[in-house]
Amino acid sequence: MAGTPGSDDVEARRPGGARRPVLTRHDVLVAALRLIDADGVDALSMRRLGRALDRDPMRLYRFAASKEELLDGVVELVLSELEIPSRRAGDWDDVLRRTARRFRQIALAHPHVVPLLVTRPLATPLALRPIGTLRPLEALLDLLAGVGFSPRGALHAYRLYMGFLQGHVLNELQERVHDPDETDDLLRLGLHRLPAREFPRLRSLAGELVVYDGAQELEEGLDVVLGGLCRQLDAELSTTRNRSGRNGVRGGP
Amino acid sequence: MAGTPGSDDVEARRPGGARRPVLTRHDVLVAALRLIDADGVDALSMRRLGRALDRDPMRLYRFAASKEELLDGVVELVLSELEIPSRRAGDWDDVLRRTARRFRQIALAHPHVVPLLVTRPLATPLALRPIGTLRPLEALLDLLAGVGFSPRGALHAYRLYMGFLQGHVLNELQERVHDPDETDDLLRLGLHRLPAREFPRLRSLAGELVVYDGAQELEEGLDVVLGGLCRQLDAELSTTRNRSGRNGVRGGP
DNA sequence: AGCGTAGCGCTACGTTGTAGACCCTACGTT
DNA sequence: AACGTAGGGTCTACAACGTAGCGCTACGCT
Repeated sequence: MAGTPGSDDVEARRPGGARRPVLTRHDVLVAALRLIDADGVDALSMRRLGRALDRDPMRLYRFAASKEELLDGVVELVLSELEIPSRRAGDWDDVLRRTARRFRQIALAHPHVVPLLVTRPLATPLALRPIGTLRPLEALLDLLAGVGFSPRGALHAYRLYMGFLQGHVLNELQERVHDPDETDDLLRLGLHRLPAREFPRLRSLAGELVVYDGAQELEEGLDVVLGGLCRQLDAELSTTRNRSGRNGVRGGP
Repeated sequence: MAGTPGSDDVEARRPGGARRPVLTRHDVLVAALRLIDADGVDALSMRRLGRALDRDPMRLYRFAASKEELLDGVVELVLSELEIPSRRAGDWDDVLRRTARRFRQIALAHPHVVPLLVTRPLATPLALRPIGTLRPLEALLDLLAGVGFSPRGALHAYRLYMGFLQGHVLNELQERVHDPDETDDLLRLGLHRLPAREFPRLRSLAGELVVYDGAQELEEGLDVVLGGLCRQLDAELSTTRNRSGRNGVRGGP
């Protein structure tokens, strides 16, 4: 995008005559992501980021108008890892399944980014969001519309699907405690701290909580959500069945 | 809770002889919530909160060990508004439905708290969370177990349900732009800024996006989720049908 | 009466995001 | 060749932040 027109050099002059690689927005975002991955969102400050890149912190404002926009950029960077396979690769519900798994993996790979992932869209209205964050939305809408969902139905389906995905990831990251050795005891002790009168069920679930299997729970949730979407599609298709059959290749669980 | 033992006065002395009402943790949390509701999470600072209460900011650390704990307290306060009706009041899926509506209303009433609502649990492991935030969890687990879910099934059902709710609320708040007059044009313009090549579907959905109806979408999502849970319960009950029928009163959509 | 102590408010420190001034370099014009 | 100017990179400075540390004060107990 901003190609700093007029300077074709790949290196920049320094006072001492030394040269250093020229910085790009991508470099900045990658460094920011690294900081967040390492120590959490709060650990990211313009100054620290500048130090990590060995640049003046003020320099960074060339690549992001504000810290907020920089955070949006990090979200965009992470979301760019989520590519939606084409429908060629399988049935539509299968595509959604694999996309969901991919999304989960990304979230687990960058747990500290998840708060940003779910929170930034609240601060940035859809129309002003970085393009990269809209690409999965478009791809999924296209997928859904392609198999016969009406525009409205596709949008609703997307919302249900993506909302479920966000909810699942939030749930799973909550369970994940950092020190797996102490988890068991700490959890039990923590739960037993609760008044037995008020929290009998929760206390009795300590054993269940420590054997959480996120991957399987995702699948179970997908069963429910995709099953529901499948039924909604059927309903849509049957109400408008006077129109000739679309190009949709259907079939579900 | 902390009743400041030893001082029965409801007023505190001031250097000038003036008296002022004694502060409670609840007062502090309410004031914090007010600040957040008015201007967002970032607008809450210990200093501003102190000013709002006309106290020394350091005083506040009597009621919360740190700002983080104060935020957890705000979440607890907001979540305390969510009471789960007893099953007497209807069938279990009906209870979940009404609880979901209530949750949505609370989120809409405190939109700026939602980031905290979904984010704080990531920072605070379950065992260390404020008791108030665990109460809905216990109540729902009790409800689910009461109608025949196994412990594991109840936990999974809770996660799916609550994850969906969080996802829905996040979705809905994203659509909600602050100035409803400009929403339409701004959104259209914003969408038309996107390259027509890459975003045909999204661009064509502008009209659909402006007529978002959160309440109805919640119901549709609930249809899917509760339907799925209902089926899961059936499956659970039929695999363990050798045991005599529990006290569960069943029946679904 | 004297002492211990627990709370209350203040000050101060290190850090934050970012506006604005500064300077230095490179180029267009005379 | 000399100069004006503009533009980008650097630095300083500011207001605000969370909170550790510390004296003071005023009370309860012996």
